[in-house]
Amino acid sequence: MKKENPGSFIEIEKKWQDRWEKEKTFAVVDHPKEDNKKYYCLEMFPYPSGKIHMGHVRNYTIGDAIARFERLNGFYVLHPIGFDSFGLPAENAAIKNKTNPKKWTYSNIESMTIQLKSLGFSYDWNRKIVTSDSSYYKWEQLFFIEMFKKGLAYKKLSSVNWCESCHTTLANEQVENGKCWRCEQEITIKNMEQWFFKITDYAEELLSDIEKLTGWPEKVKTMQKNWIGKSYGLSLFFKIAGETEEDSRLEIFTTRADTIFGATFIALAPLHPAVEKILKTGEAKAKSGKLIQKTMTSKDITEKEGFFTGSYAINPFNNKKIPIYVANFVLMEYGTGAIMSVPAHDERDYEFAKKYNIEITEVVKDPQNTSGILPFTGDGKLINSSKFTGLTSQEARIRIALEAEKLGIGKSVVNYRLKDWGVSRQRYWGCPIPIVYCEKCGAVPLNEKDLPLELPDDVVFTGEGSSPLAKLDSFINTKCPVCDGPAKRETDTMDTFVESSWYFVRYISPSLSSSPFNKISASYWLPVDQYIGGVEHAVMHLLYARFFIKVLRDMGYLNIDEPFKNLLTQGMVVKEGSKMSKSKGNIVDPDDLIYKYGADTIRLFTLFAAPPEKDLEWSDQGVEGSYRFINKLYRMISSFANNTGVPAPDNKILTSKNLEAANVKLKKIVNELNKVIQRTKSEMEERFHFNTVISSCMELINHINEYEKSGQGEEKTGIIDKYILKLIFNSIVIILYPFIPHICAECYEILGNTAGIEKAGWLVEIETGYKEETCNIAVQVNGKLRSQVTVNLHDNKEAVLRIALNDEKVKKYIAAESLVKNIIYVQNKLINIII
RNA sequence: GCGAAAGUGGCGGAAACCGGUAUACGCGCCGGACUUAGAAUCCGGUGGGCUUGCCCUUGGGGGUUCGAGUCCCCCCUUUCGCACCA
Repeated sequence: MKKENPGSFIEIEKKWQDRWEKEKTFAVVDHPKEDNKKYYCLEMFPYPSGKIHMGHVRNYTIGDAIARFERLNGFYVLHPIGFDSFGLPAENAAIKNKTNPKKWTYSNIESMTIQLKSLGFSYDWNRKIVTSDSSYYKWEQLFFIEMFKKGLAYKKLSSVNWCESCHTTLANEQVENGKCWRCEQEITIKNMEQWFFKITDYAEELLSDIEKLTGWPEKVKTMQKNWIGKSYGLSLFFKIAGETEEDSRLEIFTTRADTIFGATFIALAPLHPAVEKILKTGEAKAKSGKLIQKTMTSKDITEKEGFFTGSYAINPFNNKKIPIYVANFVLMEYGTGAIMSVPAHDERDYEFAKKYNIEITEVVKDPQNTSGILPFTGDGKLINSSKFTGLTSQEARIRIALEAEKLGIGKSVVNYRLKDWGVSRQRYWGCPIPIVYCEKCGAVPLNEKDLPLELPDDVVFTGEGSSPLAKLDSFINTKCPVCDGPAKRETDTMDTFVESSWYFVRYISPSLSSSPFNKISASYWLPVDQYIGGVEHAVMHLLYARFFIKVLRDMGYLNIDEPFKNLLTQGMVVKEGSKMSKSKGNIVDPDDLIYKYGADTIRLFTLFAAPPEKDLEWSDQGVEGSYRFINKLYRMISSFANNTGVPAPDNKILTSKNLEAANVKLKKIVNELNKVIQRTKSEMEERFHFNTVISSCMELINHINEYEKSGQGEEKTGIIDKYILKLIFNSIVIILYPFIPHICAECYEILGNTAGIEKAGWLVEIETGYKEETCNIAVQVNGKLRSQVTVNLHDNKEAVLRIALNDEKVKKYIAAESLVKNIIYVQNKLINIII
């Protein structure tokens, strides 16, 4: 399979890569003149796992195509790259191979940098950032301290998600279907002291600002809306029978206040703090212990389960005594961890009530449907509801809430599903949290002058017990920044999603040492104009980054509300229908392909085989096809350039007089080219369907080939024809440059251009003065396509009918003109003859 | 279960705008040229079916229309997201 000539393009690609690097073609300055139209093109930076994979190649090829295209269009383009280099794999590799995470990470960065460079991406490499450098995380520590001072970073004891295989806690966003997002280990619950970011303070803004994200896919916006999960409801207090103290009341949350008269039991989450107090029997206590155990060890509820506590609550609206149950389907982390259960009008309550033989009272009737099948969960008219009987559900919710507020037994509330972001990780390879614990002063932040708090190097990795930092006395023991007394450092490190929440701001001032970034430069470059990455970050990274930018804004660093104006989520790269993975053995290594075909071929195939938002089916033969095309392009242009002495394209030669004498076939191709130029602009700026642009260029090349093969390409051709052909080649090369930059730069040079293609500018259409006189129209008889005829563009209905009736194929179906009953004629398209 | 998106040749995938010639481009396949031979390259063909000039074809079935990928009704499948969020 290996090409005997290892990539005939390798030298060409190297030549251009070296030139771009030497001339700093893609470098931009931090703060350019204001009159430059800016464009910030950003791709999600990689974790330095060792080698880049096809997913990266796809992501970065898309970004590079956009960046290069926008440069051609005169934009001043910031296109940076870096490494999200804190994280678990480094530490796990260290444990396994007995090396140091730092060494592992930085050698990976080195090899991945070489790989990325060999693909010819137009990054401003001067801006490379590495998040595990203390020059980067120093600022993150500063932000943490400022957030701490504002109460946006706080520590509390709570039950948190624990991944036993990663040996650390996880944020809610990082738990998928009860499993760890990284390793798919089942999550258990632990009670631990943890640091949190108060993202809930921003819940409302994060939700309402989604409206501003007009350049985001609907899908991602919906996922974020659902994640934030705003709901309006009523918080209501139920007294416990026999208890008189105010604080022994149970607070429940419901969105269905209209069903209050149908509440036949109260259900508490197994971990609800009141459970212990109200358990009446030994049997109940035993059951409770078991259920808590189950809840702690798995988030996956397969069957509804619960038990009666022995206690009763009083429905404040009808003073009815109803039993209090503990039920596994009630979640402690949502609402108040306690609900009023209305089995007649809620599926979950119904299922539970049936299982435990609890009373079911119907209080809402469906006016459309009298079948009376329960549970009925829609809105309807109230029955059996005292003075609220007869109201619609909607009215009743308002009236009942007002009544509850009047009686002081409840209030209207807005509830969010979003919880505060747990950022503590019990691992070593992350950004140290800049807090010390002093016996006298409590939790105290470090002084800014003591930053960065460096991650120590002299650690031992055993993979056993707690984090290596927690065992390192030289790190732990320190002095209190306030009283200078003995103090101990926080040993948790930060979630690595904190680094990725603001890296794109640091790219703006990557080496500034006096502050995290220059504010004036940031206000010039931000927001990011186009962000490209995988959809798997729809709620994690993309929500955290939105939050972090709002926090930085409120702390006075930034003046934007949203970081990413436009978002493109690319699909996966799959092979034989499934995701590439080691276990499936269907991995394609970019290095092998670069060796065999060159970077341009991989780039071309990646963009050509599918539009970016869809999954891309990898095909080795498809890659061969792309390679063939690039060869063909190169061959045609080289041989054309070799036997012509035509000057480089210059519009002055294209006078209308000169054009008049030119070959018609060529003029047709130019007309076609004009259409492609037009279409390309909208495809590149709106839909990013690069595949269609590429196929248009293939068609153009095919047509040029036909033209040359038809014998008109050689000696007979006049100089003006050669000139036009040169112009067409030149244009095609510019259109394709964002996708396959090396070969296009080379061809552009071969065509006699002295300035680099990067500075070529976008194309203008060339008026040929040639218009088609005739067109093909379809002839239908009784709605069925029977033939095609050629007519003049301005022919009227009668003329077209005459031509059509004269057509041999049509004659077979229409014996005589007198049979024609009706004619439907669509100008320049179709004639339908009804007989 | 709920929500969203999507179903087009042997395959990856276009376009079809207000209903008006479906299947561009690439892959694969078939045939040919070059070659001692192969690879590469080039040229030609290629939606399916059969009775070879006719029928069928945009997931399936109905409907509206001179005409349906497109509009209406019903159904199926796949992918993704959320899954006890009260």
